[in-house]
Amino acid sequence: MDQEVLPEDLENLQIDQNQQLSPTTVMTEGGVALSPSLSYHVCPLNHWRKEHVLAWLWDVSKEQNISAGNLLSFVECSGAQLLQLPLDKFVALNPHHGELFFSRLCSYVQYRSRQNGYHQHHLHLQRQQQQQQQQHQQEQQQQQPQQQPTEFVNNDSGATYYQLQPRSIQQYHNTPQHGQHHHHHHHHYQHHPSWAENRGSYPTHQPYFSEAATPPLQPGYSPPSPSGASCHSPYHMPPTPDSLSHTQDSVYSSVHTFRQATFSPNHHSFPPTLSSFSPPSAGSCSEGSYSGSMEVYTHPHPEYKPSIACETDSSCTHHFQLCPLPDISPPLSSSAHLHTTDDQLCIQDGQKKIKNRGERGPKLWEFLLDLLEDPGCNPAIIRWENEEERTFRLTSPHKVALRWGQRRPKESQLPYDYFARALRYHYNTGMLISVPERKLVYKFGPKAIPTRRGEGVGAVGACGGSRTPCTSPPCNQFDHSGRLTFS
DNA sequence: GTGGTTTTTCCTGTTT
DNA sequence: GAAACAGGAAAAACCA
Repeated sequence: MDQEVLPEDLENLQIDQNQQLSPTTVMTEGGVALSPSLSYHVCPLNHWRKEHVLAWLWDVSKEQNISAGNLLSFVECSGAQLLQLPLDKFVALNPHHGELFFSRLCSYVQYRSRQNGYHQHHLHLQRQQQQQQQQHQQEQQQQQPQQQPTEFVNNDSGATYYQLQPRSIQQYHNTPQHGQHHHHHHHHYQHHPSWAENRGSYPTHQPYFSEAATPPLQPGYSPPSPSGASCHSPYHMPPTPDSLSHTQDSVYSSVHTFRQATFSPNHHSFPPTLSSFSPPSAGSCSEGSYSGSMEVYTHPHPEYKPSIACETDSSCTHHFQLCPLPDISPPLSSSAHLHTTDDQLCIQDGQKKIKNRGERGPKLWEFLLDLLEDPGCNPAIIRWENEEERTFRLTSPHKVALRWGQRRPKESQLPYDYFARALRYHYNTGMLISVPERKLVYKFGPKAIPTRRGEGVGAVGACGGSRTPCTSPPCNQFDHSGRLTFS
């Protein structure tokens, strides 16, 4: 597919801090002002106006090097309308990029959903605490009339941007489709449902999000709290072959399936690594096109430290912040799931000490798998060269090494040389295999993935070791810069 | 304390 | 010449 480049005038659009249309706003042929400054990411999707939709489309277009002219087909769509569109309508509106926009919207809705999921759980915990407090008060005020449980009021400025339908996650697990997976929740990669699997498990045409349940826009509407933000940016997430194989599903149904995968009580969908979170209105920090990305610390592993994803790019401004890890099966890696509550980090006199570590932490090859699972890292710093063959490429080897080095409590950075030596060490262990004559390309050995998945060594064939079923050959690929292209 | 495993550090040499 | 690769050796870290 030919990659069209954004017109220079669009690339140079300036973002207005006041979230107003900048002087460089472009008027489309449809007479709609197109500006990247619109803060669609703080507005419920089904409250998106046409301008929000276009701003989102603009961002996707910019990231994918798609001509801004392709946005015009969506000019008359509001957010609510967009959410109702099935894939074929997207394709009908834009034969060339409809599929991509659909996939991106799915990812974005999932991202927003994930934010909401954490928030919901946070509310649940608060309710529990409140109930415990009330119970305690009742015990103290034995003779006083029993108080009615007060409705929990959400004063959290983190805001629930759109409400889920009242069908709880637990209800999903009570359905026959999901009961069969109950025994596999302890391991991230044992139960990592692909989109295809999800599509088979959920009603595909029942909107998961209800417009009626969406709270009205509040005057004090606040942008997402960085601390509560999901640590995955959907804008780093290339559409998978499965995601692109949607034929009838609307964005609703995709999200419907996604939430189960993400918020299963024991499902760990987050990698242990630091993930880049880029506000949707910006491009990938790794591309140097954006200032203001933030790193969100998603991993409870005590040795992880805030990452510097763009350490070589001085144009990137970083705001490091630790995620308040939700108590709901915190985003653990397959290795980190063994960490118990005893696995606490003690900070004394400014020095970090590990207390009762249950294990050593993720192995190097696990770390690599986690990075490959992380849309914030794949393909920014690492990507699959051939997932079926389990070969991967370090697209930014020094950044990968840096991240690996951040697990150690040392000030000095880990040079790629040392990191590569550690990789080569795993040639002997069978976890990694050398790929001769291909620089920066490595291959997971026969032990790596099945061991991680608990499937037993040797149980993996060309597809068996992959965490995503390879039901079809990849329909997307990446160009030299790691950018997704369609064949 | 010991031994095994894994990672880090440093090094030399080779290949691309 | 630079970067990456390969691998030896030793030390360190961690755990059972």
